[in-house]
Amino acid sequence: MAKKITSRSEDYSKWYNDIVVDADLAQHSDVKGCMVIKPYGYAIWERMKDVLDKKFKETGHMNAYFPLLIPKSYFSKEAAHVEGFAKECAVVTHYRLMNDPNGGGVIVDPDAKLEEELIIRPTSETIIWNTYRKWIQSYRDLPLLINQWANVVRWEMRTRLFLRTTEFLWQEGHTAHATKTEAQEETSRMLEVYADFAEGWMAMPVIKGNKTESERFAGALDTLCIEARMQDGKALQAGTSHFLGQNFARAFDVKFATKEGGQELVWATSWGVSTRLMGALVMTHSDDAGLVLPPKLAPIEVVIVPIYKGQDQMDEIVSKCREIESQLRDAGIRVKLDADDSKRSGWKFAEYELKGVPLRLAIGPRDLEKGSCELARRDTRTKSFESLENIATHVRTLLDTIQNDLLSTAQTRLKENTVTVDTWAEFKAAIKAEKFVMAHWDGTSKTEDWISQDTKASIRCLPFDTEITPGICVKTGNPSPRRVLFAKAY
RNA sequence: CGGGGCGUGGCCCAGCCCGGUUAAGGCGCCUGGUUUGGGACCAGGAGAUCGCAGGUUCGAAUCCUGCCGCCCCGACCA
Repeated sequence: MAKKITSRSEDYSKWYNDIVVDADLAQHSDVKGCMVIKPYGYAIWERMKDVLDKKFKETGHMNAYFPLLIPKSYFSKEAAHVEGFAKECAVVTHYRLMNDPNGGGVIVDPDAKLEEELIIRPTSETIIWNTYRKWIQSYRDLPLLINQWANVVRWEMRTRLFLRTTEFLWQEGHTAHATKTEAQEETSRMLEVYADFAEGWMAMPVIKGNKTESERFAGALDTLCIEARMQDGKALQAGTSHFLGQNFARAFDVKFATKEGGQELVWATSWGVSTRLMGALVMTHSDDAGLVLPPKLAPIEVVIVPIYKGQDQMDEIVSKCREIESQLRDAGIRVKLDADDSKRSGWKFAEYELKGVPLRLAIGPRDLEKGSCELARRDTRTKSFESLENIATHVRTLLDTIQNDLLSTAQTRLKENTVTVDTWAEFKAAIKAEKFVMAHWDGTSKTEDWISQDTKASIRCLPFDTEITPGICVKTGNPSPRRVLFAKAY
């Protein structure tokens, strides 16, 4: 029977869950707030990782790995940082279990209490900076450009598959520099890497900008972000890059000898993206028939489905399909031939649509006769017939077209749903209509809070790529140096 | 932490109010056959300590008490 996905208009949130589960990306685990990323979902994450990892290497970074467990005392060293994370840390207090003497199974051994409790990392700044102190002696050791792929745990009250889970996978870059300027440049450089990735691979347009003070990372002097707009109109922070100043260097006493022989504190950055990008990907392109994946990240770019009656025809058509499969594979296309005889073609069509495979190539007896095939695009759900001559070239071109079309569709949607307003009434109406809203703001946290309590919308960022002209605050009427981006957010 | 929902073969779930054969159905799985251009059909088959622990009763999936777990909606956050 058909797997029926809830439509977006009926219940957006259910639609999202249906896609994640039915497209085989992930499922809830038995542990509250934690998910199992299934092979198909993980394959997409691996694509993301591969591309990003390459970009990190190209910008001079190397990977390393730091411990999952962090001594509790490290957290107290940077005041703002503790403040930000204390509320959501899982704590390890014991190191041994024992059989319950009363027969109740296994219990924590009360004699195995840790002298110093350990925190499961919610992020690794503290342990990394504690390590960097030992690594950095001289200006010759700088810049230190390290990235780590890891899991982290943040004890959130409410979770959603990929968007916010108790444990998630991510990458965290941590760099140390001799000068403020260099560190700031690094912060911007990595934000550009993220923006490139979002647009170039995920086909997801993003707005780059600075966070306001209240939305800043705990311990940062400046947080840059990319914000994307989901189909329900909510903003999703897809990546962040932080300029940490000398806060962590000071907290962990990381100094270097300058050329002139002095001792100075190093300048720091950190930046990260997480499996949350999976959620962003789903909510950017997918439709009521299921997942839609951009070719560049799709584990399978093309699925070949043979159509036949009887064993003889099957043999003939499947062997033709194998030929095409190897042609496509030789052209560097990720292709899967599904010759499973126990599933009918109609079942396969539906299945691969649900799973977001960008292109389906079907060959039946009529095609074989004509030397053609049927190509069906997942994004537009349109079909065309192509000659089997130069099929790899056709397919390559079509995949590129799909990739570009997904981006431009998303760009158009973003543009059409971003509005500029000048009055409070317009502002409220626009937010209610789930728009991205460019409006003047007087720059105070007080007004920011006030607006967000009133409308549920927050300042997503102070966008870079926009004209900076003064005006008056949409809420208070006080002078405003520039417009900022408001939206409801995930 | 508040409000709601749910827990029954691998999955979706009926049954519970009003206790009483062998716990129903669909999907999936296995065997055989017919099929195959948009989620096929027929026949046969396997698979369940009804979330856990007590209690009431001749008898509990069903009633009572306690516990556990998950999901959804809100307050906090990537």
